[in-house]
Amino acid sequence: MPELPEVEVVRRGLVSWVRGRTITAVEVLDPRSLRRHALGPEDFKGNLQGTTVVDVVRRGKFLWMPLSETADSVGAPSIALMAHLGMSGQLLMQDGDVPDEKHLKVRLRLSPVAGMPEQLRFVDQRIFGGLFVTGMVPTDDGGPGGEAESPAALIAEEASHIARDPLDPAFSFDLFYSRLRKRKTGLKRALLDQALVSGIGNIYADESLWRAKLHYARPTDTLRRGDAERLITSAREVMLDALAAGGTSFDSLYVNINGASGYFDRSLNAYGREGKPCSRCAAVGINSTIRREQFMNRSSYSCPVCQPRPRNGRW
DNA sequence: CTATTAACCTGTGAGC
DNA sequence: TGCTCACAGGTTAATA
Repeated sequence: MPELPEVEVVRRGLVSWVRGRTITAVEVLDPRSLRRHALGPEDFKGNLQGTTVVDVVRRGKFLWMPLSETADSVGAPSIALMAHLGMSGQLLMQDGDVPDEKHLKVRLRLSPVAGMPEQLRFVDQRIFGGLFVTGMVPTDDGGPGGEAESPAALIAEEASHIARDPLDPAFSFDLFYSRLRKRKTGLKRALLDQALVSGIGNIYADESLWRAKLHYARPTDTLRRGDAERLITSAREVMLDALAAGGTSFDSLYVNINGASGYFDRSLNAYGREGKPCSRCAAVGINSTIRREQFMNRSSYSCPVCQPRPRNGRW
């Protein structure tokens, strides 16, 4: 499932192939992938055709390409092509003679460059992801952050409602902690709320909580500052580790732009490990197995020994 | 205002 | 073999 590290893998892969190239043609094979483009496929095509990709930028799980109306990129982009991978979305660079993927939804043809694939394809099985055009708006705190910050101080409007992610150099722990303490909810719910901290999905939420030795139902208004610091540090570490491994994937649904899978799933400590020993407990001679529980209509994995539930409501 | 839930989707695999 | 059903889960609109 694409969370921050997987989207960042895609961003890094994409940027050298598309930056500076002009979108010469747009083909929409399934309009459901444009659900979030309110004005429909024809408007979508009209917006993109003839524009030039200036950069590839990310915040949390949102990825966008600021577009210039002119090939020489004069002036700040006013629109961007937004991509969200949802559950199963893929952005693939493909040569024109590669047969269409079974779930190919949108094809962009790019101005020819020697040695580079002609097409950028959006492939999506479950159609939770999608493409759409959005405006670029000023931010009050210096742009989307990350290493692909261009142009500074502008952010895609459709990504402006989510908080900065823990890998963003401008991520503010103090802001996160003060907002967390005001919530009246469980810790995992808060971690998955993109408006509080972005980029974290079900897999990295469980992994972060495991690393920080925290229970998913811990009330957010009881969390001590040190606990919250440990949690954010854990999230940062697990996502950086995943990034270094090329991302997490359990099947062919999540792939990089070349169609290859990452291998971080071998490094998971909690997620998907029901019935298997907790590695941290095992290291100190304790016999404990990872449990799976239904929580928020999805599976939550944790260690009952090192991430204990409260016994009498006291944490 | 905040918190929670339903709905959107399709392929896969378990169980009968 | 073929059917049904649970499951995977990010985001947002709707509801409490």
